[in-house]
Amino acid sequence: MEDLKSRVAVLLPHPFAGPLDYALPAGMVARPGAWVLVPLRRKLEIGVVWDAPTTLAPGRAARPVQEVLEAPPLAATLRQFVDWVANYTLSPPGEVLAMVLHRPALLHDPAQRGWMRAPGRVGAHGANLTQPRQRVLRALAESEPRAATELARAVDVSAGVLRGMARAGLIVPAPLQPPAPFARPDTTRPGPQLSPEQAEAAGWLRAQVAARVFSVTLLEGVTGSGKTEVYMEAIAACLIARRQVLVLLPEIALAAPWLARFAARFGAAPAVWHSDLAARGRRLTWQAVAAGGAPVVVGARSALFLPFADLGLIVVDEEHEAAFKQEEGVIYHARDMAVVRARLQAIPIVLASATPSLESIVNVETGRYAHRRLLARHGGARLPTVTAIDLRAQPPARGCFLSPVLRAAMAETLARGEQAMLFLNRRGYAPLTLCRACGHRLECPHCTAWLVEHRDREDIEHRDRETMERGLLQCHHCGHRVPQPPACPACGAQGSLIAVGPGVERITEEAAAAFPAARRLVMTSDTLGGAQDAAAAGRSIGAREVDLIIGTQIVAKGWHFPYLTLVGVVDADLGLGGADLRAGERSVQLLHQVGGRAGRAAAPGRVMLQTYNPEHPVMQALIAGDLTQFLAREAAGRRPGNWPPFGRLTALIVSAERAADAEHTARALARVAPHGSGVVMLGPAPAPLARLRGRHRWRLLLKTRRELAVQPLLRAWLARVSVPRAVRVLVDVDPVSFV
DNA sequence: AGCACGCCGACT
DNA sequence: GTCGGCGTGCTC
Repeated sequence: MEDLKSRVAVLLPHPFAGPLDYALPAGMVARPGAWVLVPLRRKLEIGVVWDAPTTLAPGRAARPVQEVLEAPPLAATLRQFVDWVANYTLSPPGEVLAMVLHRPALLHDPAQRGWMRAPGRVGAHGANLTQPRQRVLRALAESEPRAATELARAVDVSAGVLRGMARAGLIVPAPLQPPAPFARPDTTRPGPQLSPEQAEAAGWLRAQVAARVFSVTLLEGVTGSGKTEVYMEAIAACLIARRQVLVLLPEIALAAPWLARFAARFGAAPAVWHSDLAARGRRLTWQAVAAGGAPVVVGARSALFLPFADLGLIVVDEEHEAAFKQEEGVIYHARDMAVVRARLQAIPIVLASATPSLESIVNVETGRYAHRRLLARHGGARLPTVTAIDLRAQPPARGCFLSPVLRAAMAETLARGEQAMLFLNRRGYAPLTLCRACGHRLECPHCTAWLVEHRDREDIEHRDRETMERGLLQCHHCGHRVPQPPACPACGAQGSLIAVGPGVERITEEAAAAFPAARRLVMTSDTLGGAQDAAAAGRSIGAREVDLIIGTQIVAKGWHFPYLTLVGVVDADLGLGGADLRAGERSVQLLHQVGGRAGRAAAPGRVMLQTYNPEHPVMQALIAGDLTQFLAREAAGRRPGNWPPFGRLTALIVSAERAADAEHTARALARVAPHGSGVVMLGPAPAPLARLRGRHRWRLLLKTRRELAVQPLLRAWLARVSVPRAVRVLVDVDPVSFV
């Protein structure tokens, strides 16, 4: 019988309710945080010894821990963070731990073994060896072992040759040298000349880094004010203190301009982390981060769960961005969780934005966050002038989408040899395809959404010769693709389908017709596959190889285009539809960011907003350049109803393949909803996106007072309803999206 | 999440 | 008579 005192709780990277108990064999030491190999069913799994009481009834035998792994233990602060995130988001802790592990083969690393010459057979090459074998032995003349795939490629032999030589005893396996750590940024390089207000902010941030305590600073600076340069000084201070830095960006497409700036300041590349990093790169980076060998990591939200050996500073750039919200799996807001991690680690965090979220503004007002503002553009550049083009008074020509006013401004700009940009946050050619004969709209068979026509598709394997001339219809929610049919699927009319409304492709077509001599560049997630494409596009714009940029929101952030002086917003009203709580706030932020691309150097910039509603507070705020007042109005509107950020929302999304199943569970939840003072339930109602990937969706919304811990309420609520297997209930605390 | 166990249709 | 569909239930 095992000694019950030597049981440990082990958290496994699976969505179980909690840690499982294992027996510690005599003599084995496994403290909390230790990585262990434990049996689960008929397999061995990697887990982490957790600081939790064992729960298994004493009568039930626990299986023994197989092995304690020789890896740096998971820090107590990171374990607390995992528990905190799991509790806050109502996710199983193991599912959060899986984000820390990120499925790296933590130990058995096949790439870390290579080949070297068999000792004692150094002179054993001769005529009896084939040419390939001789090449391999020559390549292995130095004592350094080499990786199999790399070696085979270098001397042009197949893997089979190496295997054969190993069998013949000519070469033996050998451990490879650990890969070179990430280069240390050069903190001795002089930083840029800072303006007095930049220097003051940088000094404040350096002091936070030196203090080594938790603090949050909202670094607010108008576009082009040099926020990045300011927080780079905080990064430098942290590096000099020999501690690690984490920089979170809302999407990894923004890494290209950021990496260029980092390299310019520190002469080295930081480690880059994002979820579709190749397995080997991920493993190397993960291990370097854990060993303290990666001084700076820049990444998307998943980088927040990396096991830093000694984290000293977190920077969240573009903190207002909705892309920080993870909407699948563990549903969390990376900016908010970054603040939590900073608090648990007792380190400073910087939230940077030109257009801070209302959440952060309110946190400044209540004294929770420090605030540093940069009001002037760097290097004497002025903020662009913003004007609205009233599309009712200045409509585009029939079948076109650019007002004559905007066209004239573009012509002037291009004639001066400056660059112009057209912004439309809509991918593809046209958002709607309609039958002129019967009015039928082409919808996605799996989602409540129109199919978007794409014409500029490179992946033409989806199109046969017959459909080559027509577009590809695509659902932006589920990825469903179908060639545009020759006839209306509803009424059978031939050639009756027409494209309604513009996407960037259609705007590009119009701009090409209007300005045939202008060199165009389209920047969307369709045309810029990866960070390298984005970097190349940025370089080409900087080198003035482009006159006209047409793009979606990918152009809005981070870029510094010195020759860009005109930004035309094709449809400024686009983000204002729908019943989204934050539609106005988000529109202001996005359009202000886009406009901020203009006039960042000496030549003044201008921004033109095409709108049917120039009186709208969003347009007025942009024209006046006064976002502070706009946000104050937003805040005033949200406070009485206790809407965020003054109250807290939690959304329950109930989905099922059968509509009736989803509705039934949604109504059952509504019947037993929590109530009381400071608790309001809204719904249930079919979700605006009533069907997604073939699942019918209902929504409920719980609005609670901020100071109320909502998680116990939610747990009790969910426990009151038995959810059939076919039905999924997603809990989204602090929802960003309301679809 | 996996993965095995379990109860109902078309095949060697 | 089996092979196998994926519904459900557990993992220390």
